Amino acid sequence: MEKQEFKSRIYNELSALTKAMSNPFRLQIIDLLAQGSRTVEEIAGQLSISIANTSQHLQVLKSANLVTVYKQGHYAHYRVASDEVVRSWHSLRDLGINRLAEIDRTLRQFREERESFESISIDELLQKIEQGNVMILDVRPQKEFAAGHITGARSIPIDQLAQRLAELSGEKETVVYCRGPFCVFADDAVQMLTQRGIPSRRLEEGFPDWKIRNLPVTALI
Amino acid sequence: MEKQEFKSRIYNELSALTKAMSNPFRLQIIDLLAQGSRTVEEIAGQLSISIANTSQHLQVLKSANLVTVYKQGHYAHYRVASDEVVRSWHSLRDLGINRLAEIDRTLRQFREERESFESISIDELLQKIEQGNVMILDVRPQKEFAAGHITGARSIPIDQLAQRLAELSGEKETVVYCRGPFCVFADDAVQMLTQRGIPSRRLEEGFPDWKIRNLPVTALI
DNA sequence: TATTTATTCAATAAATCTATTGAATGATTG
DNA sequence: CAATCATTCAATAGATTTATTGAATAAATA
Repeated sequence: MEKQEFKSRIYNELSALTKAMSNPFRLQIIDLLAQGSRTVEEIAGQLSISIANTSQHLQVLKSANLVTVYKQGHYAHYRVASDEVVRSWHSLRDLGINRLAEIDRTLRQFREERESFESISIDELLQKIEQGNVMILDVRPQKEFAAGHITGARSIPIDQLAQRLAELSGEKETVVYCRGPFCVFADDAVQMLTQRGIPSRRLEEGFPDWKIRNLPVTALI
Repeated sequence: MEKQEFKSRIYNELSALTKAMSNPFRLQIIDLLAQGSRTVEEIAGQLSISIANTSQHLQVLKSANLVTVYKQGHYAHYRVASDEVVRSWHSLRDLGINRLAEIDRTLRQFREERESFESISIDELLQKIEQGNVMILDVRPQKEFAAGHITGARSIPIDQLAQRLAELSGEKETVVYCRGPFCVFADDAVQMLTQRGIPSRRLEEGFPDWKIRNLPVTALI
């Protein structure tokens, strides 16, 4: 094999892989599947796009070996092909968060409107856990909490939070987390808690970040 | 800001960032700039494409904040905007190497043709260095060696290696490295050494991988 | 076996990406 | 100040990507 052909083959393949990721909906799909497997219907609902379109995007991801599928009953369940896919996605995501002014501006604006001014990183949370003075609140849907959550976290899905605020004393500082830095559940929760005088901050990252770092995780059977 | 708009903004930005990387030539440019800054002319020469086309690709990378430029005399010098860019590129690169059968096949075929069957990882090299029985050979051009190399490595640029084989005794095992897993200098060197009965293997990764891990590096003034 | 249901496929037009060409720019040099 | 030189810009045609639509498929259910 000629050197020229070797390089062109390699970089063409890598470009195809990158191209498969380089679409806003497909990035959202990867981010969603980092939580766990999902059916086509669930993904389409989450992204608010048509089933046919979702299916096509999934075919692209599958041809690039970024996701795999297994069928069960009527449904096709998609999942990420490996943790490495999530790692690459997080690497791009963090590059964007740290270096794109427009993303920083959007995040800031969105959170300031919700009075969620300050976030806390996983590393900072780990310190607080060691000190023992923190309450970790998982506001994702019950199913996702059951599939896996930060060990020691308490579950109050965001759509139940308003009615269940009394359960939260506010003795300890509350750290709220959800699916990731672009998941809005935690921001909504912080807004709600702040308005009731319960001091809280959102976790900058999400559950997949915690899990992929092999930090302690609990699943309900 | 509506949630819908928030997500669409964020993922559109991230998709644009990813799209800026998703072209074979632009990936080659990033890989090259991971070595250090280069002029437009040098990049074009390396990729064997026209200056105008190179310039256009560089504009794309620049708009995405992946590279920066500074002018000196007649020349525009481009460099990666931060180490994080290199990290993301490596993450994608390794995802491809580990999960795309076609890349694995191409790498294998190319190296087998050069009798470079086995490579050694940075982690394995570190162990060997500790044991003290390894000779590290840098076969990149002199300039790149001068700009920074693995501390303790010896420099014989690939185009001088044939004449200077006598300098290599073969007492210790030789590990050859160059720019990265797709750099062919090291494979050529291993082929040459193997044919002369000097046992050698190539380093799987390259100098940028070593440097980005903050392992010991030496530069010549 | 016929029907239902989730998903995939195929065709299409609009938008975007790409390499090429040759001219324009603008800083440095003589 | 004119000439030189590296780089960028602009225009363009061909290729690829995208969302939409409606039909096709194939497994499960009645």
